Amino acid sequence: MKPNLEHPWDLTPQQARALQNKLRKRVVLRPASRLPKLVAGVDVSVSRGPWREATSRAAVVVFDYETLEPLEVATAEMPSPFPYVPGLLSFREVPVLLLAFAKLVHKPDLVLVDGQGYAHPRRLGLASHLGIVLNLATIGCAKTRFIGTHDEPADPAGGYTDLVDLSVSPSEIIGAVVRTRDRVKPLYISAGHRMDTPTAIDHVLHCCDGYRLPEPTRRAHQCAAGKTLDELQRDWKRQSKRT
DNA sequence: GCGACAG
DNA sequence: ATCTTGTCGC
Repeated sequence: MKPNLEHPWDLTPQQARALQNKLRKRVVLRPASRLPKLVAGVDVSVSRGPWREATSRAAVVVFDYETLEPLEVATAEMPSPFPYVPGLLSFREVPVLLLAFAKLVHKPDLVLVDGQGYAHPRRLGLASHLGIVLNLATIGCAKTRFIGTHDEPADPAGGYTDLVDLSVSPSEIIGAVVRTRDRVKPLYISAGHRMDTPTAIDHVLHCCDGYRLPEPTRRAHQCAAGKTLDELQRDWKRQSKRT
């Protein structure tokens, strides 16, 4: 892929928030009418230490949407461009993700992102920001709550409750809390770009294969830690046989 | 002013 | 995110 690398990244937190307020107008909350052919998972890991001395590593893994067979892995590294500031995660993670996407041969129709999408103070979490920059459909798939309140979703896997922002009037449903596995902590799902919450829930559940995290996200995490495409494909064949 | 706070 | 071993429950 060849994403637009022209985007201001060297910003103060105040400037970053202002940019989010501009970009939020571009988010499309309507999903594609047809099912995706290729789904990707992305993940970023950052080495410890002062952020100016840290290195960011990104991994993008592309799968066949139906079979979840892994087809391609792309990784990239760069100096960490931004510290971790709650609400500004995308300025820390999007730059290195763009480097990884630039190496990608396949073009996914859907991207699962580890972080919030619409469920963000300015409605522009990492998943939404990445979707805008790449012009791809994205879903925010976070392991913990950022904003919003909710009831506990019921077992079994597939159950969900609304994630509601009570700080605005009237209050607004900003995403869903989804049980992706029995008796295991739920996931916080929200629309990224070219997406809505119901469709996001369907896609996430489709991609879950017995683990809390959907397969694309799990695998991207492993690849950010060094796992290769060959190893992913061996795993897939092993399990593809058992099922 | 105080508490909360994706990764 | 990262630092880190064993351990409890399905």
